[in-house]
Amino acid sequence: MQPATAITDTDAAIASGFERFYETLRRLTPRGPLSLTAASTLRRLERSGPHRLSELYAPEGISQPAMTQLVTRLEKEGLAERTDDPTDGRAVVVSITDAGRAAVAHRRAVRAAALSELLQGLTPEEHAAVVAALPALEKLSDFAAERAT
Amino acid sequence: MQPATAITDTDAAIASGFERFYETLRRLTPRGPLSLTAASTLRRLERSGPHRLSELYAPEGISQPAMTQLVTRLEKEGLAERTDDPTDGRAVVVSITDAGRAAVAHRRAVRAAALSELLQGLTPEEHAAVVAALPALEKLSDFAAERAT
DNA sequence: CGTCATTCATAAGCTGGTGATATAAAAGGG
DNA sequence: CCCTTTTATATCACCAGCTTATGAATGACG
Repeated sequence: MQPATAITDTDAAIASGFERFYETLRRLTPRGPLSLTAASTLRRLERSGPHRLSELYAPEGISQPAMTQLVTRLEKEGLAERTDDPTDGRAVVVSITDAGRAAVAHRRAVRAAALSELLQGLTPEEHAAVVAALPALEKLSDFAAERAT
Repeated sequence: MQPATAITDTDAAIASGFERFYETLRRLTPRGPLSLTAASTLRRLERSGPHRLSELYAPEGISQPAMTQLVTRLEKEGLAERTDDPTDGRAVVVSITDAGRAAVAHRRAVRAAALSELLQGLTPEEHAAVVAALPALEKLSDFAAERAT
């Protein structure tokens, strides 16, 4: 009996390639003051505005106490801030600060520079192939984000 | 004054796309018994055979004591094993066990299944674009690996 | 062989996560 | 209107996996 979703050889090759590429990306921004989750959360706040704490922890894949602590840390470093929700006394609204935006931008620039260096080793054809695949990769990210809802 | 490596708009777009896609991949294999580094190390042992401990920690981006501890954990779980190097009494040779190979295979299968599901949402053209970009991604990984030497 | 280098292990401490539980506000039924 | 239940966040105790500093054992070599 086949599993519900049979995996083709092509898809297996994609998975294998992505597996290695993931490790490459992981090491491309070696060590900063921000954890992976911290950076990801800041990017989310930058990208889609303030959120309640309860809307943050699930999509980031961590528990609610972990997000409470993360926000506390970010607040202590001046990268994010807590605000009371006037319509709900229990809730807390988290938003990114200017310093937070700057931190995200810096991290992004460092990674882009390292990546750019690698990209220079590609032939024009390979470079074009990467560019051509970008919309598909974005679409995959969209799917994954939806599914997490 | 321009930085040594000026970054084109295209490369910035690639970096931006990769940034998001990285997060997608990160959440695609949610929670296993293996840490990211543990899984990566096992894959390395599987892919390129036994290694001395000192050859492992740098490419994995962790300190030597961290690798000692990681190998101890992997050994305790039966996924890897230590052997004495007959030619050097100080050295330790680490190799993957059958159980380790099975763990890697399982993890790979889980990720491949999740990814395959996402891939089904792509049009044939998008799917082909991803496949076409794979060699370039692999080359980027090779570059990054070299640079770490 | 005595000294220095290399290889791995150990120790102590930090960061970022977990589950269980506390606190406080909102919601809702009788 | 209470009283109970649910929801939103915080706190607590604990653990995994990393760090730096250091130790122990073997190898290399003048």
